[in-house]
Amino acid sequence: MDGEHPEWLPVDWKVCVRVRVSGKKDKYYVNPSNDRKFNSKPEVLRYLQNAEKDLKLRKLNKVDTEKGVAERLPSGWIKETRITRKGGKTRRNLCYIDPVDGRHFSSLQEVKRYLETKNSGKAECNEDDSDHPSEELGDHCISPTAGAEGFKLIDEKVDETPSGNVKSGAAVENINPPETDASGQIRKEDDSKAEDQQQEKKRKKHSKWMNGLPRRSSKRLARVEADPPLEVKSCSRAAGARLSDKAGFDTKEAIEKSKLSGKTEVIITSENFDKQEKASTSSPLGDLSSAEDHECASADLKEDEKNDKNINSSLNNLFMDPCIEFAIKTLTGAIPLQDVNKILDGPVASPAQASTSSSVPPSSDIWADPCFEFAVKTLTSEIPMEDDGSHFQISFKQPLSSSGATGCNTTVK
DNA sequence: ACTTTCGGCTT
DNA sequence: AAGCCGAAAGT
Repeated sequence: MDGEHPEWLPVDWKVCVRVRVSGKKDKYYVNPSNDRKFNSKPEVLRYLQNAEKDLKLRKLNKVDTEKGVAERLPSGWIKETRITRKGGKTRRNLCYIDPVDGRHFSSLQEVKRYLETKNSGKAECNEDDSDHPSEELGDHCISPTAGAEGFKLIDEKVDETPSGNVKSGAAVENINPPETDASGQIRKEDDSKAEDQQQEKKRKKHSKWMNGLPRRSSKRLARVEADPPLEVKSCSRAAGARLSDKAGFDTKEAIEKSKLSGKTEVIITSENFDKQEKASTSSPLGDLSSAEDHECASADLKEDEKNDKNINSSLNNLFMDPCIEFAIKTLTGAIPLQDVNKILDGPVASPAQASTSSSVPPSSDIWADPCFEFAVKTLTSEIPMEDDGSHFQISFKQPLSSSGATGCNTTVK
């Protein structure tokens, strides 16, 4: 409350000076009409500037409240706009009032939540609404009090926004005179609406996602797919290998292993072979990978998994061809010629194999393959070699190990 | 939610 | 030093 009265300040206004503890002086201005204080001249001026236009409406009220129908909300809901002014600045806060219990909500989101909760609590939403998947799922049901029907925020927004008279009056910053207030309100509403819309949209989306079991299910499915695929793949591969390889399956595995593990391969492979013969159709790799493999019921699956883990895709592809597999295996010595002969003879002479391995397809297919037959014949008859086929091993092994097996060897070693 | 106070920047 | 503004604190 202090002396001089600036020219720019209305006569009835008061000028006060506040001295801070620090000694700093702050001059503030008091509006007698509402005892409102302004820390600076600009604030006062702004206020006055607005006040001139706005004064009529404001007059007594610090806070103006404009009530209207919340079109977006179920009928009965009240949309209240509270206009607060500080200094020259005007604030407009939207507020939604529940006609039933008079609860106030600062945003449509809150209202939505409230309605949703209320709705969910009271009664489950009729699935009738489900027709509109994209729409506000819970919203419809939500409005216990008023018709939830009209609760389409988006539509309303669209409608309302255009109606807004966005007059140029807004030029004065936030402070909007009465007229501008309207526009300002509209603006705010629009903004809030826009936000709400976005949020709602987001929510809707989320709700869709969330609500829609399908999404969850899809997620799950996706997960399921993702998880199982591994196993399935392995199994399927194994199956595929069986189907395609049949006779060559053993060789395939042995070969792969041999490539991978190098020296050890041979030993392993031999073991595998024995086992294979014993087990007839069981895969040798299973033994090799036995330590790792316990997942799949069948040894084949185990083998496949191992393959997946250890073998490069390229190698896999290469060995997919049973002919190549068999040939390589035979050449490398993974398969003793005796075994080869057995195998060769097997289909013809020993029906036991076929019988024992019900799951394993008939070896006839393999023999049907000219490649396979050619390879076998070539290896067995045309090329002179000793029973053990040591020559072959030596001659072919080196190149193989050097070239194709390098990566594997390194890994193994 | 609103008001008051304080710190800091600009003039 | 005064003025102004925004943030923080208080009610």
